[in-house]
Amino acid sequence: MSISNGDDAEKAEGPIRQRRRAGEQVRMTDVAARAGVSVMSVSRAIRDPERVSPKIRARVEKAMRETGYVPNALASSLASQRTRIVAAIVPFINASFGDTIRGITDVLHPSGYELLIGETGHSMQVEERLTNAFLSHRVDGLLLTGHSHTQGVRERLRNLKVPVVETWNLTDEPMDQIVGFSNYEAARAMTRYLIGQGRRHIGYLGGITKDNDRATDRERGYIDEMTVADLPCDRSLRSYRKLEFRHGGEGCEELLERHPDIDAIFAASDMLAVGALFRCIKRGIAVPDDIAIAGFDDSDISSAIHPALTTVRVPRYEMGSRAAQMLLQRLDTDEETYGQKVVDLGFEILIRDST
Amino acid sequence: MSISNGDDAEKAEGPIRQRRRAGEQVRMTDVAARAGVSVMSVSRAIRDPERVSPKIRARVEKAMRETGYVPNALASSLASQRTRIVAAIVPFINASFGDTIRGITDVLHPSGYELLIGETGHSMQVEERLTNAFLSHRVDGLLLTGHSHTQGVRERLRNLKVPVVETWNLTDEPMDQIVGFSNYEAARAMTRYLIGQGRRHIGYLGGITKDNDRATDRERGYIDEMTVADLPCDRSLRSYRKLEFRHGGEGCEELLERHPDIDAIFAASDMLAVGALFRCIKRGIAVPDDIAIAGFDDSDISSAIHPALTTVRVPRYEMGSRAAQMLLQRLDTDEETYGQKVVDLGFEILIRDST
DNA sequence: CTGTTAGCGCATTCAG
DNA sequence: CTGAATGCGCTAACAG
Repeated sequence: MSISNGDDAEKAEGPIRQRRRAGEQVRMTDVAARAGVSVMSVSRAIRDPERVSPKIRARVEKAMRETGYVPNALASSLASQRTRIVAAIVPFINASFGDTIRGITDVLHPSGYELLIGETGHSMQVEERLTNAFLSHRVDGLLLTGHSHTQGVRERLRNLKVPVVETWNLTDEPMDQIVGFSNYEAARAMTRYLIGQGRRHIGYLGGITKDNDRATDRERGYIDEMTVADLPCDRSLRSYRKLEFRHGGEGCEELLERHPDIDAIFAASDMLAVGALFRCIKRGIAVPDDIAIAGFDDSDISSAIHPALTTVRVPRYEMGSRAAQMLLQRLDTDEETYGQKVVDLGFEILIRDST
Repeated sequence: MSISNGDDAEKAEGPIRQRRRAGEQVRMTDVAARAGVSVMSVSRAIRDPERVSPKIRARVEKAMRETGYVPNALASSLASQRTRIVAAIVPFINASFGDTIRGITDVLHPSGYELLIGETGHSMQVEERLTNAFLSHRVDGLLLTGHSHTQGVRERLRNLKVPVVETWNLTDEPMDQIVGFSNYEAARAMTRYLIGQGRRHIGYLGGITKDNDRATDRERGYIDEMTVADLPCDRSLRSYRKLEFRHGGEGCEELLERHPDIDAIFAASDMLAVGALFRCIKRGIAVPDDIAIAGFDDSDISSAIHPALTTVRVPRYEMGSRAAQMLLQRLDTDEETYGQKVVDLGFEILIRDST
C-alpha cells in the first residue's frame, strides 16, 4: 500500500470538473478513505478522541501518520465559527512585555489556543490597523495594553462583541474588562517616598505621553504628589524620552543642566533610570548621596547594577496570565460568565541602594 | 434606510433550512445586496480596487461602511489557498529578538502580510509543537531561529514545501534559505582580540548550549581560538547560564572562585557581560585593569554603562528584514525565484572601555 | 469591466 | 457510537 495522497481517486472523470486542487494537500477525506471510515469519525478522532471507539481511533491515527495529514485550521474555523486564536497588542516587544506575553501563552497553550502578537510602536493608528487585521482573522478574543484607544477601535469591538481584556493599567470604565495596577498611584507612592527621604528638588524622567495612558498616569502621579507637598514640578523639571538606556543619559543631562541643584530623579522606567544612573556615575555625581535615583518596572537589570536601583515592582507576568484566564473563562463557558470588570493586581515599592 | 444587517432577507422561508447563522455577521453578500452589485464586484473592490469602475467602488465602500463589514480572512484564505500570514519562531521574546521581529514586520506589513510569533523558551520540542500549529493555520512561510531543529520539523517542512528562512546563524546546509552571521567566527574574532591584548587566562561565560546552535557555535569559537593559541580553556574555565543579568553575576563568581587569576571574561551575551561587570565592580575588581570583560550582541545597554562594554555588533534588525524580503520574493513571484541560499550579513567587533 | 458557478476542507446537525 | 447531508464566507475560473 503506497503513500499516495488520493490522486488515484480521480479516475479520468468528465471534462468539466475539478478546476482547483492539483492533488495538493492531504485532506480529511483522504485520511478517512485510507482508514476505511467516514470523515466524521476522523474529525472526532482528532478533536475528541474519547468519543470514538479505540479501534477506529487507532486506524485513524495510523492513516494520519501514513499520509502526513496536517489538519486545516482555516476550514475548521470557518465551519465551527471559532478560531481558538487570541490576539495581543503591545506597544513594544521588549523584556517587559515579553514577561506579559509569557504569562498569556502559559495560560493559552494548555487550553489549545494560539496567540497572535501585534506591536504598535506606541501608535494608536497602528493599533487600529492591527485590530482590524486581527478581527478579519476572526480571533476569539483580544488583549490590549492600556485603556486609551481610537474611537474606531472602540466602536468596532463593541459592535462585533469580541471579548476584550485591557492590561497594564486601571480605569473605572474599561471597554470590557481590565486587569493591571494603578500607574497613577504607583507614581504617587514613589514620589511620596522620595519626598519622605528629604528630597526636595525631584526631577521627572518619563516616557512620551502621547497615545500612552501608562506614561500619562505616571506623570500625573508625580505632579499631583509634588503639588500636594508644595514642591516644584513645572515643565522644566520634567523630561520625556523614548524608553532606551541612552535616552536616560540624555534626559539626565537635560535635567542637570536646567537644575544643577536637583537632588533626586524619578524615572518612570528602569531603562531611563539606569541610563541616568550611569550618566551620574560617569560625571562623578554620587548616587544616592548627591542625587537619589528611582525607577519603575523592576526590570531584571535593576537589581544587578551597582548601586542597586530603587524601583516599583509591577506584576508583568501576572497581568498576562490573569488576562488570559479572564478571556478563557468567557470563551470556554457557554453562558457569558463574567468575573470582575476591574482586577487590581497591585504594585510594590522596592527600596534598594540608589535612593 | 436603516443599518440592519440583512436579517430581513430571510423572509420566513420553508421549514427545513438555515440551521446555522442566527443573523450573526455581516457577509459579503449583505454588502453586495446593499450596493446593488454582485459579490464578485465587492470582492474585487476590496482587494484590487483598480480593477473595478469608480462608480461601483464608491457604492461598495459606502455599503461597507454602513454595514460595518469586516472581511473574513478565514473564508478568503480557504478559497484562495493563501493566508498572507508568515510565522516567526524565536527562542525568547526580548529586546534582541524584538529588533529582529521589528525588521520582519517592517517588511511584511507594507506587503499586506501579518506575522504570527511563537516563543520556544529554547526548547526544540516546543518549536515542533509551534511549527505544527502554524502549519495547521496554513501560514505562507516560516522564519526560524538558528539551524538546529527536530527531525519531525525538518520532514514536515520538506513534505509540505513551505518556504522557510532560518536566521541568526549560518550553515552550508540550510533547510531552505538562511540569513545571519557566523556566530563561530565572531566568537573566534573576539577571543583573538582578547588574546592580542595580552590576556592569557580568559574565562568563558556563555548561554546554555542545549538545543541552541548559536550558543554552541560561540563556545566552539572560543575553544578553537584558545586551542590554537595554546591557552587553557578546559571546562573549569567555562560557565553556562541563562541569559539574564543576575546569572552573569553568578557565573562571574563561579569563574573567579575556580580561577582567581583570571584576567579576562568573554561573555557570549551582553546580559551576562553586564551582570559580570557589575559583580566585579561590586567586589572592587578593576575593569579592564584587573579583568577585561567582553560581551556579545551590542545591546542598547552595552554603550550606556560605565565602563562601556566591548562587544560584538550583530545585525539584529537586518536579519529580520532581510529574511522577510527573501520570503516575500518567493511568495509574491510566480516562479520560485530563489536568491542566494546563504546570506552572510557579517558582524563587527566593537572595542570600547571594558577591555 | 462585471456576473455566474462551483468548490476550498471541515464541523454541525440530525438520523441510524 | 457512527454516518450523510449541508453550508461556513469567500474567490478562481470562466463567460459575457
